[in-house]
Amino acid sequence: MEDIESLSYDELLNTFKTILKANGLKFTAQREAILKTLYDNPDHFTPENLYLLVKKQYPNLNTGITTVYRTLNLLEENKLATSLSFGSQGKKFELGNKPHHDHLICEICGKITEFEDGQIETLQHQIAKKYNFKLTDHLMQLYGICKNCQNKN
Amino acid sequence: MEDIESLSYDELLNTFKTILKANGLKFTAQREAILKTLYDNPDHFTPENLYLLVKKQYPNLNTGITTVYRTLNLLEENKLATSLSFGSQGKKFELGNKPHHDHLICEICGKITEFEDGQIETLQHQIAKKYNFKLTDHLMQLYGICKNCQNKN
DNA sequence: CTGTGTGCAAACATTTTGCAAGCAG
DNA sequence: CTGCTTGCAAAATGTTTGCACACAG
Repeated sequence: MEDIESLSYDELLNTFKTILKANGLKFTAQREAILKTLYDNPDHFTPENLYLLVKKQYPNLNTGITTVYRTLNLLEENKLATSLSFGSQGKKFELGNKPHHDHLICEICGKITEFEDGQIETLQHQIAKKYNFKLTDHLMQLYGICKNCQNKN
Repeated sequence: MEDIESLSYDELLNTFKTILKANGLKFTAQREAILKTLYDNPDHFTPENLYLLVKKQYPNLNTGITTVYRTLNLLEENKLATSLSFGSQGKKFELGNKPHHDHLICEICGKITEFEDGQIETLQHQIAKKYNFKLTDHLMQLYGICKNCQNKN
């Protein structure tokens, strides 16, 4: 499996089209709108948020939330997007066109900061090996209070 | 805040009673049944699973799933239990009477293996510092295929 | 006794599915 | 044309809340 790293929108779009074709699926205006919206906004979206934003940016497309869910699942299945689970509830998605990274999450404002750390990745592999686990993926989330929210008190 | 580490059931029960008293709450048979069931079974439970097990182990108590949810939330608020979020949906709880640890999760059988790694904890603190984050908690989950499931193929 | 706790049913929130019509290939 | 895709409404999950009765303190 090759890594998908820092793709341009065109490359991303082509990858998506290739995947669709390979699975006998169709390239539709809604699917493109969702992909483009994810690409243009580097935030992490809940399906609901993304749905609202797509509706705002493509008002004449009348996209349903059902389609947003279906498309996010499709992207995730094909490793073009990743979802994060949260403590309380819900899920947030991000495009998988960036190198692997983990997340710092502010418990007050909900802001997500991304970071990368090679040493941690190395340790994770060592741990997996120790337990005879064949590692496929991992999730690391650090919870805390971001600089901004610390200053507000 | 003092750590709650490897408590015996009696210690755990006392901690729970103290918390209840401190908040003007009452010690009930259902709350004890839920705590005991969590203690006796070192697994990670979804509220639903736990509900079924409590019903089985205390058939004459007629515990409702509502109470299981309420008690789990109560335990979590008071740091006597912790919840893990999962990729797809749902949440699993574990008693917080063990030293801090992270989780290896088998994507095939769903089995959760616990591990501890001091080096990773150290790195996490360094990262938080770098981003001016005041760390309150963290979550690390490694996904993969456990030894058992690897052998089945 | 007082007020918290309980189970039940209903309400909610989130995600998935069935269906008839629309549209990509 | 064929059959995948869509939006809608309904269903399915998972979790929370309102209420009247039960019971701990």
